[in-house]
Amino acid sequence: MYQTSKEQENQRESKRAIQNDERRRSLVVAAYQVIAEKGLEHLRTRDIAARAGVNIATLHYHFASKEALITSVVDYVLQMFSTPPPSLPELTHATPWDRMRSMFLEIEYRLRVTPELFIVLSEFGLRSPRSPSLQPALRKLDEAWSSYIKQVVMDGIQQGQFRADLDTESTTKVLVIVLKGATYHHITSVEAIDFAPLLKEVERLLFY
Amino acid sequence: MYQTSKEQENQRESKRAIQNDERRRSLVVAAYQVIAEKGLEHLRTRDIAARAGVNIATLHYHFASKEALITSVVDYVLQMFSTPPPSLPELTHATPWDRMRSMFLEIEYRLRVTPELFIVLSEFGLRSPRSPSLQPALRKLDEAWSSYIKQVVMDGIQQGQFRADLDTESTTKVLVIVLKGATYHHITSVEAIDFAPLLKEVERLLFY
Amino acid sequence: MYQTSKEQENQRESKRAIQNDERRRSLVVAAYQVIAEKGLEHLRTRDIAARAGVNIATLHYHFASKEALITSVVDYVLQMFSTPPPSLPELTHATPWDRMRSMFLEIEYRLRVTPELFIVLSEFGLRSPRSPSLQPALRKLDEAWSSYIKQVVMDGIQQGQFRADLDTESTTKVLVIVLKGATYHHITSVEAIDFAPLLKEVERLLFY
Amino acid sequence: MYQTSKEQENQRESKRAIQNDERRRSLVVAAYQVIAEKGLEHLRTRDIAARAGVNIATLHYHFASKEALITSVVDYVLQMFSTPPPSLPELTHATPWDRMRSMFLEIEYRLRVTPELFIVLSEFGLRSPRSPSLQPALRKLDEAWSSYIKQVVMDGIQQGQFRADLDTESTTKVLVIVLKGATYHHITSVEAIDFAPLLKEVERLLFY
DNA sequence: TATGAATGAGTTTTCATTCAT
DNA sequence: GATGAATGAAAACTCATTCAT
Repeated sequence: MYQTSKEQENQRESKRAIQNDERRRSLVVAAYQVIAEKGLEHLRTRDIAARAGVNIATLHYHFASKEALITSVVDYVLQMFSTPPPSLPELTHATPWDRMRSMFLEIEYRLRVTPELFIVLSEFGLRSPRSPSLQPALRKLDEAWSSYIKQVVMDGIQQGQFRADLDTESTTKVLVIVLKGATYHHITSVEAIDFAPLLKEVERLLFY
Repeated sequence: MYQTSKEQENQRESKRAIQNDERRRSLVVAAYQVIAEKGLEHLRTRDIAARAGVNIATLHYHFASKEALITSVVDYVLQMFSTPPPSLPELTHATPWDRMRSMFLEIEYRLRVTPELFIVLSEFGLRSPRSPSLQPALRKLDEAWSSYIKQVVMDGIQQGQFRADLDTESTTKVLVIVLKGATYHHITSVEAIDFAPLLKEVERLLFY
Repeated sequence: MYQTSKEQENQRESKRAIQNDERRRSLVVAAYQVIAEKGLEHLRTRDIAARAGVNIATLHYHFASKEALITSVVDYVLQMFSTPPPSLPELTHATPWDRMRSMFLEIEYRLRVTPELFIVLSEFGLRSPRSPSLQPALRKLDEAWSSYIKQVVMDGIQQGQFRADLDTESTTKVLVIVLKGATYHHITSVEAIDFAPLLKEVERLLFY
Repeated sequence: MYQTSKEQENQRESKRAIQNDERRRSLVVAAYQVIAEKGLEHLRTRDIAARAGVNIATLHYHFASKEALITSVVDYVLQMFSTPPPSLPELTHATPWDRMRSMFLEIEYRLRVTPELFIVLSEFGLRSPRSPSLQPALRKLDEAWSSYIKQVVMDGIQQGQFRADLDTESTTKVLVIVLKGATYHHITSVEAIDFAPLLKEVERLLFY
């Protein structure tokens, strides 16, 4: 029933560690929001700290530098992208086309619900050719999406749902490009993109 | 043979005006290059002036503020995009498909030769939702491309070269998205995009 | 005997608040001195910071802008003017003439001991017609002096010490003008003003 | 009838000299106006040149430096003060009191018509203790006024118009102070001074 | 004489980072 | 862990002055 003092200490420490993580997290989220609203161009540590409700010195207690914080924001964004949105069911048993369709609809859904995510990702994407640390991280994300799409395409061909003469590689690339284009267009234009006609053309691409 | 003093003065003034324009342009180009290399995030007036080979005060003699200079860079970029590249012949008498193909190839050519142009445009594109002055300018560029593509699509349908059941609007949108995606992908990835498979899919889209 | 951690914290905070005020004040005093020595014309934040023994950035930590600091100098000067000098006793029970005389002597004393105060006030006075925020502040000071003088004049008439046919308003105005003239003359001439003959004429004005 | 070429040249040169003087004058007046409107604190060569309708380089062609131009403004102001205003007749044959009265009224008139003159003079006055070149110039002006007033006072006493027991020196000083006070008060307050009650008190000072 | 262009030296202000508590 | 205060380095911008024409 009773805890030894060491156990108490451990508990206290782990509680601390959790609070520490929460604070770090809140700073990362604050930075993420500021980037989304003002761009990397106007990202200021003071703004981040203010939004997180802490002192600038506290920010620097948790992150060695602004750049280190940005790196954590990159991680945060990548993690967001690998987390499936709660609104969509897992579709492992669905047909390839259903899975493809779902992927597009998921992106449409996310673009509508969390456009900042794509804005921040684009900021990083544009920065990546100049940033040695950013490039591999974003490349990995790209490859994850590519390989998922490629798998679906291959499944579709194998299962006879898609055209037999599809070139897996080039089809995958086209689809990746369409997704990126739709995303970039969405966040840089005023009007939202309608994914329905887009999906229709993708359908034509894959079936006929 | 002889010039009156007034004529001489006019000549001197016009010479000055030309040199003035040259200097302004050299500053705009310098700014353009710095943006392409380091991003808007790291754009510094000092770097611009140094690259143009002038004093910072000279920069401010020609441009009231950094922001005013950036505005001129936007104009410069838009102008670049509306100027056809010297490498490609005018194709007014070509078939719709030839024109469409040429457009894609032209963009591929430009991406290879002047990737900075697309990088800088993307920087502005990402900035545009936050910049009231940038938005309409970029929107105009978008519409120019859209309407060109739409025209080609319509011509192709009318002349019986493209599928009769094509929906002009959605086809145009898809093509715009593909172009944007290809561009964005090209400048954010290390490896260049191969436009050949892309064109093949576009061909399929338009013909079958 | 022992303090709770909260009490300690409060103590620490109030100590900090005091030090903060001291720093702010030292900057205000430094600015005040630079204005007195070089004029608003040559007031430089660098000089102020150097004189206060801090970094320029520290100046901007405490004051949002140079103008904000100047505003605090105005407050400082006005406060100086409303604080009676330690050299003179309160004279509430003295006769009106004694009070009037004391006021003149007090000003003479201050002109001799702290001429900068009048120099800085004159700088602000000259600036006030161009400064919407300065005007009401200085006007208030003016009115404070005017009403004090007026009160003494009225008391003197009522108590039968001064001439019965004195016009309160115009007498007050003349006295204000004499004070201002003496002050302005004092700080812009090399030689000090002798207040004795001035007082004699004031005496004549009030008595005969 | 005909001029020799040398005469023509002389004429041309003298015409040039006149135009030269006019330009210098217009620059001085422009500077004078800017000082009156914005204060020495905000005097900028560009503003002066713009107001005079010339290029900055032209300003520096005519004046070696900003300081040299300011010196000329000082001369201009002093000259203005020694020029009697056209509205008032010479009063050499008037009684001392008439002359004294006229002097006050003249200043009142000028304060109303050309307040800038007094504003600029005050700017210089405040600057003079810090400026070795300004001090003697303004001191001379001061002495001119003093000696004029003293003369009138002496005449008044001698001619039996003023009180016989007046102390020439101290009376003069008081009058100078009253004049300066009235002037300074006038230009730093919003409301104009009424000279009538002032004159009444001066009258009392001199007569009874 | 006059001017457009250019500039060195400064001006205020900003910013990420550090320090003492 | 957290914070108020402080700061070095740099940022954009200004200004009197000069230069070439």
